[in-house]
Amino acid sequence: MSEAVWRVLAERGFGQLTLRAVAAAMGASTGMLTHYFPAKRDLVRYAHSVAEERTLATLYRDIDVTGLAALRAYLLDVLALTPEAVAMNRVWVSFWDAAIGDPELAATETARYERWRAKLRPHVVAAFDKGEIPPGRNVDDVVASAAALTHGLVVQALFDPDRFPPDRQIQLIDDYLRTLTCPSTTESPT
Amino acid sequence: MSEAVWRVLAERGFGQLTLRAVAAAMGASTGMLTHYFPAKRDLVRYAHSVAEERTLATLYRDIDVTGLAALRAYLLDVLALTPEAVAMNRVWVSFWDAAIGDPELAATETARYERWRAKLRPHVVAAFDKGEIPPGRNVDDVVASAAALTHGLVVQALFDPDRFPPDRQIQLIDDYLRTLTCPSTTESPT
DNA sequence: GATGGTACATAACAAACGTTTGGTACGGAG
DNA sequence: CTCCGTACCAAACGTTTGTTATGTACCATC
Repeated sequence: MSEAVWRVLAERGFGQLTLRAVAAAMGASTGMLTHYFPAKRDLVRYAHSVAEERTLATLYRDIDVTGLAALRAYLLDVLALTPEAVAMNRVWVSFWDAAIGDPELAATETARYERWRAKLRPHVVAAFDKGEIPPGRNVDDVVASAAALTHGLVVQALFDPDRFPPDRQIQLIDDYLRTLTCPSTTESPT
Repeated sequence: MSEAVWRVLAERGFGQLTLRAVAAAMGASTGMLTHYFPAKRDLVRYAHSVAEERTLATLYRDIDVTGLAALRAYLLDVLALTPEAVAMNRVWVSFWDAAIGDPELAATETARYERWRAKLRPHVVAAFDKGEIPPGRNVDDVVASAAALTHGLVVQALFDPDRFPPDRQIQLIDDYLRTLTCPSTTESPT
């Protein structure tokens, strides 16, 4: 079931997630689907949970580093570095569109972002504690900008994989993390 | 015509852009639309050009600053700072979804990204020349990461406007620009 | 004034969608 | 054995979609 939903999701995205497509993907009838999902909305919700589960499965692995290195590891997990990660990101971008028009889905996406930032946050805190990031910046701002840079990179990589191959995506993340390590200067040089 | 298309686009997004919706928005019939747009694809293309035109209208204003300040001004133009900018960004996010499933639209989005980065690039170059950004970093990488941070911020602001009010979005951009001004340090402090 | 192309409206079309209905198979409870 | 709820299938329904067909004003040209 979840496998069929994911296949449709990966191939056609949230906007094209249709009862018949899912039914066909699992060799069943639309009647069976309505048996489990009284309304389309329920199928969409389930599809969202499937996507989230898959995301967490690849994301919530344990990591033996701390601070900036841990932040780096988690950001890299989100990037479009493998075909599977590309499919994953395509699904989530398509979900953005669906969520924009549906307040309920929008709320779940808001919550998903909060969870993601909450997951990144302790490692940013650790980076501050270890002195990897010099004091002076707000923790939540660093978290938000790290998330922003990563997702912005994902979108660009999705539309221009040639210009944003895996190694460049990683390098751009590393460049960003390196800038975090230098002291915040309010005044400009000279 | 372009006004009606834009209204539908802003209200329902690219995925819900329908012949009848556009026809209703301009008080005409679907027959008239097919007269000008033989196929749906043509209407979508036109809608894309309408969106791009609107984007450029707000973006291609002249600026009396150079270097980092100019980069800042252009990035701020993209952010979801006003209701109009929010609508604009919602349209583009919905276009991402449409483009992911359509190679032709994907190509136009790739090109649009290239144009955006090309527009930002000279100001990054100027920032290097003025010494606002210390040497050592690749110009195109700075451009790409600036674009990434901005769009990543846009998406987060779209789904969490309370947590990302205009002043915080601006502040996050300013924080990022400030980190550009400090020398790239390969080694970590102690 | 006849002719023909442009600019629409009206209406119908097939396809795809979510949903509903009627029915079948089956397995445990009484 | 009977009964009944669960688990499905096949088919149809009404709606919405893009598309097409037919008809009609209008305006310019000859």
